Amino acid sequence: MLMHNPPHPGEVLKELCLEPLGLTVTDAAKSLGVSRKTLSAILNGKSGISPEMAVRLSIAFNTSSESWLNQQSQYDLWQAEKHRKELQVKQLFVA
Amino acid sequence: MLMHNPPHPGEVLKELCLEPLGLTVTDAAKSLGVSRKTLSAILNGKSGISPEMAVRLSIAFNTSSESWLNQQSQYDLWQAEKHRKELQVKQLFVA
DNA sequence: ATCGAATGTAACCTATAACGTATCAGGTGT
DNA sequence: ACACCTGATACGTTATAGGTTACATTCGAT
Repeated sequence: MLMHNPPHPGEVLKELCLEPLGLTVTDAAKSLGVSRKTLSAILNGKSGISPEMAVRLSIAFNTSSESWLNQQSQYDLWQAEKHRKELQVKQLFVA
Repeated sequence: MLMHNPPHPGEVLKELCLEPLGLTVTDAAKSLGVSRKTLSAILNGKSGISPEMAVRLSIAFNTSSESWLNQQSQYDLWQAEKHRKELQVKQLFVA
């Protein structure tokens, strides 16, 4: 089931990973092996979590890469579903 | 759990949707509202399923857009996980 | 054997997105 | 005052989804 208005994964990352550990963006970016800008953009909802970034997060925070990328998918899909009615698609199969 | 070597979503689309309905690529593309090239690229594993395409598929084949995009995520993640060991990431949290 | 349909794909274009370095302004803490 | 962190730029590169157009192949029907 599609979650209702899922949060941007960047928020989750900030609240559940960085803040509890008292990590600065600069230090977290260094540990993740990405630029400060890249991490900052994610934390502030300017860019999404790429597959590679999901793997980086899974290493740094001892989580599953799947959970990160799934969160991103849910978010992206929620945005795309907003325009469902505008898409010119003909139904090919009816149950 | 991450699936082992997940198939490209294009294969699934071809085998589970186009072939059972006897649809040509040309006709399916028209119904989906995309160019023949775009659909062909997906079916042959040359491009992935975008969030918007997932919504189109959900309309045309009466499925959930989530299932399509999740398949794509699983596939992308499987590719990204192949390079896990090459990523320069420091562990920040240990259970 | 020839015609038309279907397919894959190449070339060329656009738009978007992730990522990098470098820089600057504003805030915070020592 | 000074150092540090942050957010926001501007400037690149690279990759990818999508479009149109055009071409070569294959395959079925005439």
